[in-house]
Amino acid sequence: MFKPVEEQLKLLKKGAVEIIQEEDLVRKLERSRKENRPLRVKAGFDPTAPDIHLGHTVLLRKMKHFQELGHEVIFLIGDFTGLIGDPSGRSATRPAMTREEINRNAETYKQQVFKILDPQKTIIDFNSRWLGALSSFDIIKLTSKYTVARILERDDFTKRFKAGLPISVHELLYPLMQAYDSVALEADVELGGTDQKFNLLVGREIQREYGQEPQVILTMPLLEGLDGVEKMSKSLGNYVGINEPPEEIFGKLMSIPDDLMYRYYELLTDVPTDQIEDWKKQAREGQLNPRDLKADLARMVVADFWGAEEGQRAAEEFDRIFKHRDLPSEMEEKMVERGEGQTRLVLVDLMVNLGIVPSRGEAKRLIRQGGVYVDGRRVEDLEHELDVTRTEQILKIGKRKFYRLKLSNK
RNA sequence: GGGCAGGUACCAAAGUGGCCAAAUGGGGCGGGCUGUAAACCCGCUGCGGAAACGCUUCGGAGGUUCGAAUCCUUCCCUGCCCA
Repeated sequence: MFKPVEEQLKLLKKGAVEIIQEEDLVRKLERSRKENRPLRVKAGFDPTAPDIHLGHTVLLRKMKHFQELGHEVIFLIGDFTGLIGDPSGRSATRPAMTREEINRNAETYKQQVFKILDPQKTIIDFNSRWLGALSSFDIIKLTSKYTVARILERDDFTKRFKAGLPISVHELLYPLMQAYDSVALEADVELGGTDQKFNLLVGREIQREYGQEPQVILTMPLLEGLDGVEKMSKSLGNYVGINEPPEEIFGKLMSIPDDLMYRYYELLTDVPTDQIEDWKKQAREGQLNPRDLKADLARMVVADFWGAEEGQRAAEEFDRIFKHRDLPSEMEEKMVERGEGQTRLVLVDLMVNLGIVPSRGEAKRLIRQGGVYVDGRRVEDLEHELDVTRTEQILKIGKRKFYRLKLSNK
């Protein structure tokens, strides 16, 4: 029923930064196979980010790997811990969330993660289920299992402590709470980003304290954003949201630096590492065109969220617009109503009125720079007027923005 | 509670009476090139104006001055140090 351990391990290790301890994982896998019992794999999510982007999918994909191998994957929503606010990677105390916010976010989460995970095989749980049920006594018992000095070892706590910044007592409890999740779930494996390493390790210790076999921890890298430098995050604007339309996802991926695509291949697709290395080599030697490699990547990613057909369509659309400089198959339509007796339609005014540009200055700037086209012809004149006898004209701004202008008389 | 340092355009950051619509970098946008919304090169990046120029902007509100991002008063906010 379960695949050979070797084979499982290969898939599980793909893209992973660290496995602590790999021997433990091997042992657990062997036992699971012998007893025909799936491993319980846990990954926790903060209910703060209602919008999932490709960065999150690195972890989700790893969860999927476990699912594909027949293991039991628990998608744990940290609703209780969300009330505390995880200080990981933060230099300041994070504001706690309200119950309603958390519930709303949890719902959004569910809708999105099933684009990757198998809904039939995924167990969704909320840690308020057990954390909310702990008595003060239970909490004291839990906190007695770990020392202040050890908690303070955590990098961000250390920094804040040294800098004299405030650390609230409840923040110190966060790693313990998360660790207790593993106890409650009897997790065999816990997945997380590299920034979660400390919390995951505490899980091992606490499980031991509660007489359980410690979980194996597997950390995944934090995906670089489109700029290839900062980690992908919504606030930095260098992200690709999984709910974005196919063409948008495709285009954004085509805009990543060529070097970054191999990393994306590694973390966002199931292409085997050897294959990726091979392509990389071929591209370097000029046998493969990096552009095509990148387009394949983009198509695969779109296919993950929208299906293979959409992936193909997005690719063709991209070629149409940027390779062949053709019009996209679909364009945003803008209705232009000509008032009674109005004989002139000045383009600059029109662009502002339609909300295409924020100001006349911007519109003129675009024209001056040669970035405005009407029906494929570059507009040279700042006072350019639309031909009022034609009911439909195509307005192109820059390389990417197209509008179908529908003229009508009032 | 006391002391100190700050708050400038999307972000970072210079500017400390006129030469400031405000250097520089990043970001964004446009063009060129290209197999790419890669890389690279050039340009633009408050509003109005064809332009000359005018108007609004440097935490808020007042004031001094012919003239204020720059000086004064006051208020708000942020950070650090001491208690």
